[in-house]
Amino acid sequence: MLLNHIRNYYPLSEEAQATLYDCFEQVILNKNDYLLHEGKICRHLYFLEKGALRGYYILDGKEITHWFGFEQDFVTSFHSFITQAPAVENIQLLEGSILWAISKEKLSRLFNQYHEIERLVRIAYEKYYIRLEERFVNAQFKSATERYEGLLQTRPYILERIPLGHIASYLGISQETLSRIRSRL
Amino acid sequence: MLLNHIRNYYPLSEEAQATLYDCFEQVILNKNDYLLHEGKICRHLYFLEKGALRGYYILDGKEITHWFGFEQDFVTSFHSFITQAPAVENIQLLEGSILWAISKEKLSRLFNQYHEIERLVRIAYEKYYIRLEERFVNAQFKSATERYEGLLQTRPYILERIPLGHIASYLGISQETLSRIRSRL
DNA sequence: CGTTAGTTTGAGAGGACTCAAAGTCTGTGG
DNA sequence: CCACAGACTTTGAGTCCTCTCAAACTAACG
Repeated sequence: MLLNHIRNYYPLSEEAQATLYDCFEQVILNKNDYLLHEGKICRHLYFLEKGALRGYYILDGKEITHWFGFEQDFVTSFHSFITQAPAVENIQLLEGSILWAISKEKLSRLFNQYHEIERLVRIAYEKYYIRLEERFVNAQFKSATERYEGLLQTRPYILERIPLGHIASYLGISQETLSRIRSRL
Repeated sequence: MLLNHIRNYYPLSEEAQATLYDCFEQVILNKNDYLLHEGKICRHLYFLEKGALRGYYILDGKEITHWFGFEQDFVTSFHSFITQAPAVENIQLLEGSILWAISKEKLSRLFNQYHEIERLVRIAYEKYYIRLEERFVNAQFKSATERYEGLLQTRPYILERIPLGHIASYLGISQETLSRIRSRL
């Protein structure tokens, strides 16, 4: 599952794959559990095998969902994981999920041991960077309706799995507006 | 200059530094020249030693500036450079500038030769990723006035060097609105 | 079957947009 | 050294999108 997915980024040697695999630990969590609370330092990177979760933070007393994670995603609080500063966001399970966790220390050790693993991660970063760039452009330069239509096209399954309120804040729209957009289409 | 800046990310061995340095070529361009035209494939990564430039694309017949580059920035059309697909953006000089260019092929060769250089780039990606994430949050969840105030605080020098119209579209605001925001403050 | 989470509908307010026009600045040529 | 063209910025008027607050539905679950 994990190793399979990793091949999409960069093919590793058998040895590196085996060592990498050994560094991950399975984590099973229930709906509404938390992977991370704001204020805590995020020390792990997770691979989401099955399930769904979201990252959100509190702004003016309201929960703002700013990303979702689904099957085959790598998830973490990037800012906190990279800088080892306290997280500003919470990561909450939206469904019962199976995850695989690796600590930052173990990952660093893998980088030292295997150039190819660092390459894999470098390439993964490139892809994640491009994704984020697209989302940024959407946020800044498209209307609420366009953003919703974009989501419909690229990840329609989100709409079936996630409550409207979360989707609205993910798109940067109020729940009421999103409801009206939907009724218009 | 370049080598000096690179130390902020990750310290390289003397040998790696020398080899890296040899791979860069100086490029000097004038105001209003283009580093990249949309539709072309971006084959180089640039380090901006002195000057200023912007990335913009055309939307509904209007120029949308979506980033600026200044001294000490690495610049390229990331999407095009990473995927080697035609660029959707133009990169235009806003001032006469001194740049250092490295081709994608040379960079790949450096990655193979020196694990430490790939590490450097991996770390650079992390920093750029975090920066972009912040900008995304600003775009999605802050008002025009808040975005302008944020820019005032973090990079006030932009305001002196860049025409208002470019700044407005960078912030995702119309020029007229930005002008009104300024007069209110 | 009642309670709670989630969604829709309504009304009014406000921010930001567009189009249009008037200023302001700056550099170049006479 | 001045005048003017072109680039840039501000101001005005009217419109529309999205927001907020409130209330009514609807669905799901124990």
